[in-house]
Amino acid sequence: MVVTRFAPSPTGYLHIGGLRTALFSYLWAKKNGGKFVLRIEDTDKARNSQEATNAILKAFAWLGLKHDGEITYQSQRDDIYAKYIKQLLDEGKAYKCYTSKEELTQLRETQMANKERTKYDGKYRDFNGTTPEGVEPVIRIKAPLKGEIIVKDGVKGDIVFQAEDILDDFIIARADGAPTYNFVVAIDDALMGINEVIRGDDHLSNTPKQIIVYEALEFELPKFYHVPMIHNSEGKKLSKRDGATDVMAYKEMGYTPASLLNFLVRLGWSHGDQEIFSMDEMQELFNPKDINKSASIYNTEKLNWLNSHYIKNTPNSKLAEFLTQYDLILTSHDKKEILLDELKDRAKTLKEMASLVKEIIETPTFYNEKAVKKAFKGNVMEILSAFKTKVEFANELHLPSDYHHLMQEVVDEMQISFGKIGQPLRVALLGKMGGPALDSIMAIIGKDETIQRIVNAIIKHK
RNA sequence: GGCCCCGUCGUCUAGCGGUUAGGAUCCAUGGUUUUCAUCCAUGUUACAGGAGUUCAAUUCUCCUCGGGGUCACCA
Repeated sequence: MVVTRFAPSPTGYLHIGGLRTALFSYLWAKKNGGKFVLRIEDTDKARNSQEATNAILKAFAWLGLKHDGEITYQSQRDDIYAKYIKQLLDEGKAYKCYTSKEELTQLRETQMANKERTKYDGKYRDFNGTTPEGVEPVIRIKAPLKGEIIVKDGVKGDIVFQAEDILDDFIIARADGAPTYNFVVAIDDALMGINEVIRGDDHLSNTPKQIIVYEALEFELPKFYHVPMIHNSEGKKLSKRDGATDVMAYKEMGYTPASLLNFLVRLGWSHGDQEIFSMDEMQELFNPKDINKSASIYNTEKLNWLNSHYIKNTPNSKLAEFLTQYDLILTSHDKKEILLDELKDRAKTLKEMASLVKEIIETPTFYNEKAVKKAFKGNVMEILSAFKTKVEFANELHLPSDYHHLMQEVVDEMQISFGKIGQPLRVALLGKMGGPALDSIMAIIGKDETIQRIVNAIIKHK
């Protein structure tokens, strides 16, 4: 069974890059009928892991991603790590090192001055003498001094590292006994049965170290997939400066979960020429072997296009539900179908849609100057009055076509073009140019409001 | 700087020795629409550079250049 994981360190919130690796891991597990588990890497106890975990869960919930089983917290597994540290010590695969931080820093500086590789000198690797007083030792693992470490990566292929280039006896437990990252990751992944590790490219250089731990503990290696980074428009690693990196900010900006997911799955992964993927299709078609080798640049144009695509294809009832996050309650509006139908083709985001809704249902308090200048000239007041009168005396006015007929009558009777009544009427109703069809707008706001807005406009611009 | 990864339109990408180098987005133009948007059609734009290998390289190899990642008692 395929078991994948998402293992964030609790730095606050879930961002777009993390979400994408989570999505990839999730999809691959689902595709194989496997499990997708969540592990919080909170060995740094200064941070509040629960808060960060909640933030991640909240984002997952919004997007419809679910992890399997219980959440694993590294902070609660100290005894497990201690056990393996002891084991390695007993087996002579790890040892206590009494070199202090200060000495280490000095060593590094000397090496840098001599333009050598900076690495631990292995002083205590096979040490028999008396150990210094007053120094709490760290635990180092015995790494191979030479030879090759090969990372068999499912995305990049085999990557060969020379042990002497990259490895020294790295620390697996700090002076206070707390285990370090590369050690606990390997143990947790192994113990949790994770056999397919999908993670960011930036972990590639950690992998040889983790392989050393796997081998020392005689654990079976998982399959690794290192996913290239997402860069900002400058080609640099995505950071907080690049706009809203908190996934939940995308909700506020008016993106639908389907849009964001679809956008992210196509960043670094593809399936031929297909652009639109439902969650079902993603689960069906996703395969990490089709992940791109190169980094991709994050760009909102495509996200916007996807978002407008999904808005167009979302049922009105669902749209109304989405819009409640902008304090728009449309459930009782009798013309909400017409309203939503008119707007779903012209909104790029839900937020934009919400403001378009308000522009229609709220009486305009402001008239765009240019629009007024353009539309209110000649005998327009006469035309508007004629139309207003027709509306007043009409009996049944419900559908857009009812209003359309009245407009048609005015056009016929006054021998004018449609534009002659359309433009001023539009400005009277909305206070500006552009927007949905006039007959629809009037149907939506109703007879009384239609009359009122025309009257308002006439009074103000007579 | 050492080590590692990467390099096809501006962007996301297809391509897996022989293609008019395809799609999407963006942009532009035209059409539809009483307006705007949608929609439809058309168009501009790419194999980083240089050596090889080969009858033939975007595709394989090497070098250069460019970009990125990583080098902690952080994760």
